[in-house]
Amino acid sequence: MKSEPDVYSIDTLASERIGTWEGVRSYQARNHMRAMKRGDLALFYHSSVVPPGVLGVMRIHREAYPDPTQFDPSSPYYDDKSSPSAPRWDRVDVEFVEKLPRLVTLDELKGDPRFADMLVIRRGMRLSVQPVAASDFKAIVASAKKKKR
DNA sequence: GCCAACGTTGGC
DNA sequence: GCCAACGTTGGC
Repeated sequence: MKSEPDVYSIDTLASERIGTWEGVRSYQARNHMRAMKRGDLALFYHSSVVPPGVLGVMRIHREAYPDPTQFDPSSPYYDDKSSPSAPRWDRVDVEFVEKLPRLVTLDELKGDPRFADMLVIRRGMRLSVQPVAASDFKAIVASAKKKKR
């Protein structure tokens, strides 16, 4: 799950402990959120920074429910085609698990053949919420916990 | 700031 | 329903 740290960062989530993942306005990303179950783990990816990459782990705390920002005309995430009777967009709540000891950069993922099939490599982080194979998830976290290569 | 990828929109 | 035009996004 990607976020621009200027908007919402792993440190903010660490201080809140429970955060909410709102503002997703892509059907594919929304559908991935709807597939999440409480207790599922997720990687926190920082985008639009140099370098981009993964630097945290969180757990789904509350499964998808309507994102209230879609009904708020003063919100940047307002959607005038949505309504409370027919909500279009969802959010999930997430619980902080850990900040990784170092950033695992996008470059590093691109350079490791084990990750060649990851969506983030194949399609980029344009898809802001995307599924990650358990084996990739574990390998990324393990890599962060080893000393820098 | 630029560009490529790609999702969305609207005219037909 | 098709598809060209357009807008948005993320990486560089």
